[in-house]
Amino acid sequence: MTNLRPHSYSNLYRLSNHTYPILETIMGVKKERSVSSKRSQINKGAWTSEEDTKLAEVIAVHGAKSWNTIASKAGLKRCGKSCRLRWMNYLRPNIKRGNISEQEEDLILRLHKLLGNRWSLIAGRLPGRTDNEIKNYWNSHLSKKIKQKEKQGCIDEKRSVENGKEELRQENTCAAGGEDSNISFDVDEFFDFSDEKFEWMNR
DNA sequence: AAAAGCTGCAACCGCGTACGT
DNA sequence: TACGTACGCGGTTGCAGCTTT
Repeated sequence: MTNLRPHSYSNLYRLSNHTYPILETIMGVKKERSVSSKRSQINKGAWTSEEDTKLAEVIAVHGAKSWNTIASKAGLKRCGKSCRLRWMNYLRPNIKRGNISEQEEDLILRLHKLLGNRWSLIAGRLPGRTDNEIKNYWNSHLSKKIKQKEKQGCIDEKRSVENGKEELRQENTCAAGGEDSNISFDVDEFFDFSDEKFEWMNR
């Protein structure tokens, strides 16, 4: 991806995994988009660097729990839910930023095959990655890849089928959404990380 | 040059569950 | 046990920037 979007800082993350909050402050690229709700006086939209700082400070003192308390202690016009999300997906230490590696992608595919859309569980197996990040990555990259593969797979299978009945059966399988409702799955194969490409997992 | 469409990501929303009273 | 509140999760939306027409 070559986008350079100030509001998401994806490219800043790629410059450094650890310095993005500092960078955005120094560079002043963060766009202040939070809008104050007329009804509830609760801020919505993008977080400002000031809000991030306040939230991080309060969590450093009180810990990452009782989110409504944290929100009020930080003096943020945010709900606890929003604070939690911000912390979990952005401010939390040890968050790995940048591109998903091939190994990670492969692991996501395997885990998704096993667990389905259980993003938090999948994220739990990928140190430093958040469920939101994986979900987004799946929706924007992997789901398309899989659809393409399935499409290709259906075409290939069709070609190989001689019997008309069998052909019809195959079409029905593809037409049923293609999602893994009837996929046979070998758990042993899934957890077999002996392959050299998973050496990093064993480490 | 500009309008329309597309993409990727952060954030919001609604629901189910856990927990405390 | 019943109820209220907080939390966590997955689906969805909104928006900035890019690409295409």
